[in-house]
Amino acid sequence: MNERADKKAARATADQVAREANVSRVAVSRAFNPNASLKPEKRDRILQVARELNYTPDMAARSLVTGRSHLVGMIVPDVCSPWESQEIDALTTALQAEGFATLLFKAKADFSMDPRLLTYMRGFNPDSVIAFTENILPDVLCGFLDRAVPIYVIYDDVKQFAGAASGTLYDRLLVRQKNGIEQAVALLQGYGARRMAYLGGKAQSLANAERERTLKETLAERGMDAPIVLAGDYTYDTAYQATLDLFRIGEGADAIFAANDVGAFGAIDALRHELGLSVPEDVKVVGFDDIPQAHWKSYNLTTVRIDLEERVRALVRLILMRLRAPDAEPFTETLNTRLIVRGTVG
Amino acid sequence: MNERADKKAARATADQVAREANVSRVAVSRAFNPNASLKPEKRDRILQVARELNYTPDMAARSLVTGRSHLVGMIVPDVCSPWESQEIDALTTALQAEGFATLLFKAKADFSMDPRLLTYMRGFNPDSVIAFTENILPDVLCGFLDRAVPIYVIYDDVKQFAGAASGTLYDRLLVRQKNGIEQAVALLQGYGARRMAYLGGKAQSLANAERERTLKETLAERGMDAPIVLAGDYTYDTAYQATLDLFRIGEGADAIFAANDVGAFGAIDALRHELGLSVPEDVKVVGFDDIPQAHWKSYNLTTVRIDLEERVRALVRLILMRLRAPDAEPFTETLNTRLIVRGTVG
DNA sequence: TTGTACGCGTTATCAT
DNA sequence: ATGATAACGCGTACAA
Repeated sequence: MNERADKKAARATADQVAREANVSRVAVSRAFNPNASLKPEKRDRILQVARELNYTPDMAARSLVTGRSHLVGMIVPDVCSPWESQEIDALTTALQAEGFATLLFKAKADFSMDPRLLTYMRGFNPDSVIAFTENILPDVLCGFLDRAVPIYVIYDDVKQFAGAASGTLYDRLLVRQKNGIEQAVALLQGYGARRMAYLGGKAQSLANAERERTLKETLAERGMDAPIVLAGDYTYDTAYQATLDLFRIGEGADAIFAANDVGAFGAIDALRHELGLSVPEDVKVVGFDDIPQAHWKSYNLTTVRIDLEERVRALVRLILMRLRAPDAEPFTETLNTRLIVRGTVG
Repeated sequence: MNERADKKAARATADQVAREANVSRVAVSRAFNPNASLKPEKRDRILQVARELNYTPDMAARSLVTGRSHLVGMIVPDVCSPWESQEIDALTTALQAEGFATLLFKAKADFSMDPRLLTYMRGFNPDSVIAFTENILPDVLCGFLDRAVPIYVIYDDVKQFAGAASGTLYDRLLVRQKNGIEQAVALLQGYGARRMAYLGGKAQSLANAERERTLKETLAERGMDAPIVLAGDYTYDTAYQATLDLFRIGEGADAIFAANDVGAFGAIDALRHELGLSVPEDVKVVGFDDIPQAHWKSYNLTTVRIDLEERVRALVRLILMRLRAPDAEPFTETLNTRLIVRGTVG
């Protein structure tokens, strides 16, 4: 047991490094802080000794005195969803490169979050928080934040969170869904679609509400009938069943616009494998997100793309800008969408 | 600006709560520590004041003195993979319930990890670390850990990491892949498969190596020919191409055993949509993992299941046991696999 | 460029 | 059950 304890690298403190290198403890601190002034040769010696002693500055102690945790909180309702897992992946990679670690919290399935959990998160003092969960309003979230300014994704109609107290500070990623939706509708119209169904996402989801609203608006502008709206929740199974119901109980449709790609997959499978209909000949299908699975041959989905790389860059920019200017007015980054044409419309 | 600053909930310290509640700072600390002794009435008053002042104990300060960060590090090569995102999701949920937050780190695609990143992680002083990345050996990882004892997933042949210094302490989750693989082979054999191909995962992956080894062993035991081995990397696209090559350049096969479900999807799509072959009539396909997509109608995949819930429970058990007994001998939890029969063999 | 002294917010120790 | 005091490991103002 002792044998193992010996082998285990003991944590060295700055004091030990200082003693070993014959310098003051402050010098050690400076050696690890690039902008501090220190004779280069001395710094090198210190870093050398630090390596030998297996020393790493303690983030907790550092955080205590600097007020910066180097932690970015992410509140996620469902890590498994392909879109979110992609985003978490890319964001974590990007933040890692900037010296931040990702602190992951899971919200409940209905997009709400236990106040106890928020309180808990607060204790970690994250430098920034990204809420993938859309029904914790900024005011509420800010009540659980100290220095962190949260980032919210908003959509074409900028008035979202209008109910929020005006004094609440949060930064915004504006996603212009209109572009992509308009292109999709034009394509569907061009291929003769007349009776369209909208296969919704989670009712509480703002993204979903805005997609539905924008779709209706676009159809109206182009002189088309309002869509049949099917309740959904972004899952394959619900989409599958809703599609069956649409054709068995309802009057069917000649095009389905799904709130997300996974829902579109459910619709396609229901059409092809249970209703005996062809896609795109009998029914055209469009998705939203352009997740990697969208190009899989079984689906080959025509879909509205949100550019992930661009999105992540924008989020990282927001975080860095805010940390540099904690009291600045709200920042906004904008993101476009566009249609990716594959094989489910035509 | 001041207006906003006022609205922003200022962080209260234990001292402020103590003053407001007319108690000592120590009492406040005790009020938040359930096993500390404190007159209930007094505790209630303190908690009440704390709520009014929006006070939350600072984890960094707490961690500094207790030596426990309440952070669990997860080193992941690819958050997007359906299996891993599922596992991260479930694990985060379970750990949250136990009072731990998830600290996510992304390893490189080749399953290796930058020493700088490991050093960085070390600074956060995680209470435990789960390495989904299989080619950082325990010795190496432990060199970057202080109190945390890492958890490794090992497979049927327990001799893995034999090269690791024997003194290194790490806990093990033993996954018995043999059961599921044996059932799959029996089913394939029963349906007349004779020439089998193994569609591999990442070459560096231990899970993959062991799946291949166990498959070969099982085929030999049952008097069947050794499988044709196709190089893969767990992705759809590579699996798709490898399957095309197998039938166009190679001699084909009457059954494909894929190292993971996503690879099986790629194989199925190549067979059906490009080679004009039927699954399961012409070629039978088996996957591994049983991710949610496996039951989608387009695939309806017969696959070897690893029970996620059970797996997560085992991991959480390992973490808690180790924290309770930091110096105990290595712990091992065991997990079985079993075949889920759907429509791609028959 | 370097070192001294202090403080960050909390819990552990040891009194009472 | 409660309170005073000393840590925990680090960064930073200030003086040299």
